Amino acid sequence: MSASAKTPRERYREQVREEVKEKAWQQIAGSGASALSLNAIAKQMGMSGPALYRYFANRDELITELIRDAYRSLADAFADASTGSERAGGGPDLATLARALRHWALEDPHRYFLVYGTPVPGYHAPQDITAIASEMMSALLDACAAAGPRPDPAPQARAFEDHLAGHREWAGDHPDAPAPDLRLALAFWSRLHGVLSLELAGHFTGMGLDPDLLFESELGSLTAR
Amino acid sequence: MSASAKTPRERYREQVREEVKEKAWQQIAGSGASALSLNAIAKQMGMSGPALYRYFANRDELITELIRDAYRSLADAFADASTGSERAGGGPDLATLARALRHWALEDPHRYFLVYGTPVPGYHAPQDITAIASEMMSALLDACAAAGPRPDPAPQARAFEDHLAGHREWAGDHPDAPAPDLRLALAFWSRLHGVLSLELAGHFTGMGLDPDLLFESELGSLTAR
DNA sequence: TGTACATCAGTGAACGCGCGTTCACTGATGTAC
DNA sequence: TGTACATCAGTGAACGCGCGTTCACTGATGTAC
Repeated sequence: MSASAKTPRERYREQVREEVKEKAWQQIAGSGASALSLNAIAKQMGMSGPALYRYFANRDELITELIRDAYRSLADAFADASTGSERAGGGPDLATLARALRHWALEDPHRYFLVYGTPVPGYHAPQDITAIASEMMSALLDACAAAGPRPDPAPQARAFEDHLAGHREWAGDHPDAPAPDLRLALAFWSRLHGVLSLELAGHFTGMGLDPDLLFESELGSLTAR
Repeated sequence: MSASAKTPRERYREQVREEVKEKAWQQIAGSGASALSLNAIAKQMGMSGPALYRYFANRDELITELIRDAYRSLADAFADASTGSERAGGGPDLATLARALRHWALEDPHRYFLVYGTPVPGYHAPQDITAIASEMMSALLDACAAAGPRPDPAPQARAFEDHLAGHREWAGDHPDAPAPDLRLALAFWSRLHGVLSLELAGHFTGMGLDPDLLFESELGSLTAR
């Protein structure tokens, strides 16, 4: 038996932890992250409240775990889209990444908001979460490098690129990325999150327009034709 | 004495209501909207909890009022920027509106999130709030009409404009706005909210870049040079 | 101007609730010889 | 294979807390004659 094999008890622990998180997501879907209650989860699982303290040190640890999982799932979706769209010689496809982001967001809006919505007061992301974030940024920068021509940058965009040329620490494992790629990556994030956050928060409901087409339109604005 | 003159009692009521809202904002700034507590506000004002029920029917009514005030202040900021930037013959200036939006958001991030952040579960905006929203949209469409040339639209943008041509109910008092103006207005909202929401949620902290320049860059992307 | 009454702000006690968390304990599961 | 012990999941009672909200009441302010 290898040292890393799991005992039945370990397996059981993991199953219960997973079930707790599952119920937690259901609860978040129903009434938001701020209403998350350990006691309510326990009741839903047919257990007493204190039992959960065998699995999570406290409420905060559970929330941190949920955020970590959310980030992880987005990073995985990104990685899948990335490898799935890599053409011979070229990098991953920007549009494929964009649609993966949108799909991930629509799949579970509350999960989206847990990561990109109103910050939980007093909460600070642990280090490994920022590591996942830069993993995604890395895939995005690959796609930007492989992207086709772009619209001519406005003067303000040029100014921003000059600034980025000197502030590129965040590019992590792409220290030599050209400034236009850096700017494209940031425009990708901010334009797509702009559409998504307005859409998911319901600011387009009742307006009778198709957010899908707005998303594609904004995606199209990133690259020249 | 005219019928609409205020009695001292009415005046006093309004003062207290204002003070309640003031303390409410302070509390939101400290620990988020979900932690808003009538009892805590009362204590902070040196009153007992039940006293507040003279001024607000319940907690929900207070929150609704806060959201309404937030919308109102943004609409006012927009209107000011609009009239302040109207050139002879032309309409209001898009960049001025954009910077007014940014200024309003940075002035009080929690107020921004109350309006544009993660939706409060179970909350539905009353009619008069959507009226304020279309008031802002109207000013924005004026500015779009007056805006200079735009970048050539990508094919997806053209497709979206075709769609908008047939879905323009939301344009309210601008029923004849050209489709490119409609699209510009939506791109304005979504691009600028994209930068702002990421910035205010802290997703740029630690990256060492200047969000101001990103904002200007995105603003520049809306119009051609 | 003075008195009688109505209005209304604010209090304190109370209700019922759910929360996170600790603690001493029971009983089942796994481990060592 | 059987027994003795250690580990660990889960319980129920309890603590202290703060919440929204209702209610009967006091006391001050305004109104009508």
